[in-house]
Amino acid sequence: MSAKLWLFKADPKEYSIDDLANEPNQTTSWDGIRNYMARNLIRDEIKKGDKILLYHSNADPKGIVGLGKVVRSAYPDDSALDQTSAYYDPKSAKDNPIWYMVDIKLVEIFPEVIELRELKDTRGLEKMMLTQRGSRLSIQPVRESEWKIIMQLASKVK
DNA sequence: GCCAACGTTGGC
DNA sequence: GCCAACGTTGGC
Repeated sequence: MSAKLWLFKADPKEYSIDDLANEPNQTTSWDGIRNYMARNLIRDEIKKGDKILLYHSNADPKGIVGLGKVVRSAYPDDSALDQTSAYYDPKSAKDNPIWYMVDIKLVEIFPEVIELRELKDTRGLEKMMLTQRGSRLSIQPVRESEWKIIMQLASKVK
Protein backbone atom coordinates (compact mmCIF):
# COMPACT_ATOMS: atom_id res chain seq x y z
CA MET A 1 0.00 0.00 0.00
CA SER A 2 1.36 3.37 -0.98
CA ALA A 3 1.87 6.18 1.47
CA LYS A 4 -1.06 8.45 2.16
CA LEU A 5 -0.82 12.21 1.99
CA TRP A 6 -1.77 14.68 4.70
CA LEU A 7 -1.59 18.28 5.72
CA PHE A 8 -0.77 19.17 9.33
CA LYS A 9 -1.55 22.66 10.57
CA ALA A 10 0.29 24.43 13.31
CA ASP A 11 0.38 27.94 14.65
CA PRO A 12 4.09 28.78 14.41
CA LYS A 13 3.80 30.91 17.54
CA GLU A 14 3.20 27.63 19.33
CA TYR A 15 5.17 25.21 17.20
CA SER A 16 6.88 26.06 13.94
CA ILE A 17 8.78 24.09 11.34
CA ASP A 18 11.95 25.66 12.73
CA ASP A 19 11.13 24.16 16.11
CA LEU A 20 10.83 20.81 14.37
CA ALA A 21 14.19 21.37 12.67
CA ASN A 22 15.76 21.91 16.08
CA GLU A 23 14.40 18.74 17.64
CA PRO A 24 16.72 15.81 18.26
CA ASN A 25 16.71 13.80 15.04
CA GLN A 26 14.34 16.49 13.69
CA THR A 27 11.52 14.34 15.04
CA THR A 28 8.63 15.16 17.35
CA SER A 29 5.41 13.69 18.66
CA TRP A 30 2.46 15.56 17.21
CA ASP A 31 0.53 15.88 20.45
CA GLY A 32 -2.35 18.07 21.52
CA ILE A 33 -4.88 17.08 18.86
CA ARG A 34 -8.24 17.55 20.63
CA ASN A 35 -10.70 17.31 17.80
CA TYR A 36 -12.47 14.04 17.14
CA MET A 37 -12.33 14.17 13.38
CA ALA A 38 -8.61 14.82 13.44
CA ARG A 39 -8.18 12.19 16.13
CA ASN A 40 -9.91 9.58 13.97
CA LEU A 41 -7.54 10.32 11.12
CA ILE A 42 -4.54 10.08 13.44
CA ARG A 43 -5.69 6.91 15.11
CA ASP A 44 -7.11 5.03 12.13
CA GLU A 45 -5.68 6.36 8.90
CA ILE A 46 -2.26 7.91 9.36
CA LYS A 47 0.51 5.35 9.22
CA LYS A 48 4.27 5.22 9.36
CA GLY A 49 5.67 6.27 6.01
CA ASP A 50 2.84 8.64 5.12
CA LYS A 51 3.86 12.05 3.80
CA ILE A 52 2.89 15.40 5.27
CA LEU A 53 2.58 18.98 4.11
CA LEU A 54 3.44 21.26 7.01
CA TYR A 55 1.27 24.37 7.19
CA HIS A 56 1.59 27.53 9.27
CA SER A 57 -1.73 29.07 10.26
CA ASN A 58 -2.30 32.42 11.96
CA ALA A 59 1.01 33.56 10.57
CA ASP A 60 2.50 36.01 8.14
CA PRO A 61 3.02 34.60 5.65
CA LYS A 62 0.64 31.72 6.17
CA GLY A 63 0.96 28.72 3.96
CA ILE A 64 2.79 25.48 3.37
CA VAL A 65 6.29 25.73 4.76
CA GLY A 66 7.75 22.29 4.14
CA LEU A 67 7.43 18.55 4.22
CA GLY A 68 7.44 15.88 6.87
CA LYS A 69 6.87 12.16 7.14
CA VAL A 70 5.27 9.92 9.69
CA VAL A 71 7.88 7.84 11.51
CA ARG A 72 5.59 6.24 14.11
CA SER A 73 1.93 5.31 13.78
CA ALA A 74 -0.67 6.28 16.39
CA TYR A 75 -0.12 5.78 20.11
CA PRO A 76 -1.84 7.41 23.11
CA ASP A 77 -1.19 11.12 23.62
CA ASP A 78 0.17 11.22 27.15
CA SER A 79 -0.21 14.99 27.38
CA ALA A 80 -3.95 14.32 27.90
CA LEU A 81 -3.05 12.63 31.21
CA ASP A 82 -0.68 15.34 32.39
CA GLN A 83 -2.53 17.70 34.72
CA THR A 84 0.12 20.35 34.20
CA SER A 85 -0.26 20.27 30.42
CA ALA A 86 -2.36 22.75 28.48
CA TYR A 87 -3.66 19.68 26.64
CA TYR A 88 -4.81 17.90 29.81
CA ASP A 89 -8.19 16.23 29.39
CA PRO A 90 -9.83 14.79 32.53
CA LYS A 91 -12.05 12.56 30.38
CA SER A 92 -9.03 10.62 29.18
CA ALA A 93 -7.55 7.77 31.22
CA LYS A 94 -4.46 5.64 30.94
CA ASP A 95 -6.44 2.46 30.38
CA ASN A 96 -8.91 4.21 28.08
CA PRO A 97 -7.12 6.87 26.09
CA ILE A 98 -9.25 9.25 24.05
CA TRP A 99 -6.48 11.08 22.27
CA TYR A 100 -3.67 9.85 20.06
CA MET A 101 -0.58 11.19 18.40
CA VAL A 102 1.92 10.17 15.76
CA ASP A 103 5.62 10.97 15.49
CA ILE A 104 6.77 12.99 12.52
CA LYS A 105 10.17 13.84 11.13
CA LEU A 106 11.17 16.83 9.09
CA VAL A 107 11.90 16.11 5.44
CA GLU A 108 12.40 19.54 3.93
CA ILE A 109 11.89 23.22 4.64
CA PHE A 110 10.80 25.04 1.51
CA PRO A 111 13.01 28.01 0.60
CA GLU A 112 9.84 30.10 0.36
CA VAL A 113 6.43 29.67 1.90
CA ILE A 114 3.74 28.58 -0.55
CA GLU A 115 1.16 31.05 0.58
CA LEU A 116 -2.49 30.29 1.11
CA ARG A 117 -3.37 33.04 -1.35
CA GLU A 118 -1.33 31.30 -4.03
CA LEU A 119 -2.88 27.93 -3.24
CA LYS A 120 -6.35 29.43 -3.58
CA ASP A 121 -5.39 30.89 -6.95
CA THR A 122 -3.93 27.67 -8.31
CA ARG A 123 -5.94 25.55 -10.73
CA GLY A 124 -6.50 22.05 -9.45
CA LEU A 125 -6.54 23.06 -5.79
CA GLU A 126 -10.07 24.45 -5.79
CA LYS A 127 -11.36 21.41 -3.94
CA MET A 128 -8.49 21.08 -1.52
CA MET A 129 -9.81 21.11 2.03
CA LEU A 130 -7.38 23.83 3.03
CA THR A 131 -8.69 26.29 0.46
CA GLN A 132 -12.33 25.85 1.47
CA ARG A 133 -13.96 28.63 3.39
CA GLY A 134 -14.22 27.93 7.07
CA SER A 135 -12.09 24.81 6.95
CA ARG A 136 -10.61 24.45 10.42
CA LEU A 137 -9.58 20.83 10.61
CA SER A 138 -5.98 20.70 11.79
CA ILE A 139 -5.24 17.36 10.13
CA GLN A 140 -6.45 17.08 6.57
CA PRO A 141 -6.23 14.47 3.83
CA VAL A 142 -4.54 15.61 0.62
CA ARG A 143 -5.28 14.18 -2.81
CA GLU A 144 -2.51 12.77 -4.99
CA SER A 145 -3.27 15.37 -7.69
CA GLU A 146 -3.07 18.19 -5.16
CA TRP A 147 0.22 16.89 -3.80
CA LYS A 148 1.73 16.90 -7.28
CA ILE A 149 0.65 20.46 -7.95
CA ILE A 150 2.07 21.62 -4.66
CA MET A 151 5.37 19.89 -5.37
CA GLN A 152 5.52 21.81 -8.63
CA LEU A 153 4.86 25.09 -6.84
CA ALA A 154 7.61 24.21 -4.37
CA SER A 155 10.14 23.46 -7.09
CA LYS A 156 9.42 26.70 -8.95
CA VAL A 157 10.90 28.89 -6.28
CA LYS A 158 14.19 26.98 -6.05
C1' DG B 1 -9.16 43.39 16.29
C1' DC B 2 -13.21 41.55 13.98
C1' DC B 3 -16.14 38.07 13.00
C1' DA B 4 -17.80 33.90 10.25
C1' DA B 5 -17.60 29.20 10.64
C1' DC B 6 -17.66 25.40 13.18
C1' DG B 7 -17.20 22.01 17.15
C1' DT B 8 -18.59 21.14 21.80
C1' DT B 9 -21.33 21.60 25.90
C1' DG B 10 -25.19 21.38 28.61
C1' DG B 11 -30.08 22.44 29.68
C1' DC B 12 -34.27 20.66 28.70
C1' DG C 1 -31.84 13.73 21.21
C1' DC C 2 -32.41 18.59 20.06
C1' DC C 3 -30.50 22.86 19.72
C1' DA C 4 -29.06 27.39 21.78
C1' DA C 5 -25.17 29.19 23.82
C1' DC C 6 -20.57 29.31 24.09
C1' DG C 7 -15.61 28.85 22.94
C1' DT C 8 -12.13 28.38 19.47
C1' DT C 9 -10.03 28.67 14.99
C1' DG C 10 -8.08 31.22 11.71
C1' DG C 11 -8.56 34.29 7.57
C1' DC C 12 -8.96 38.95 6.68
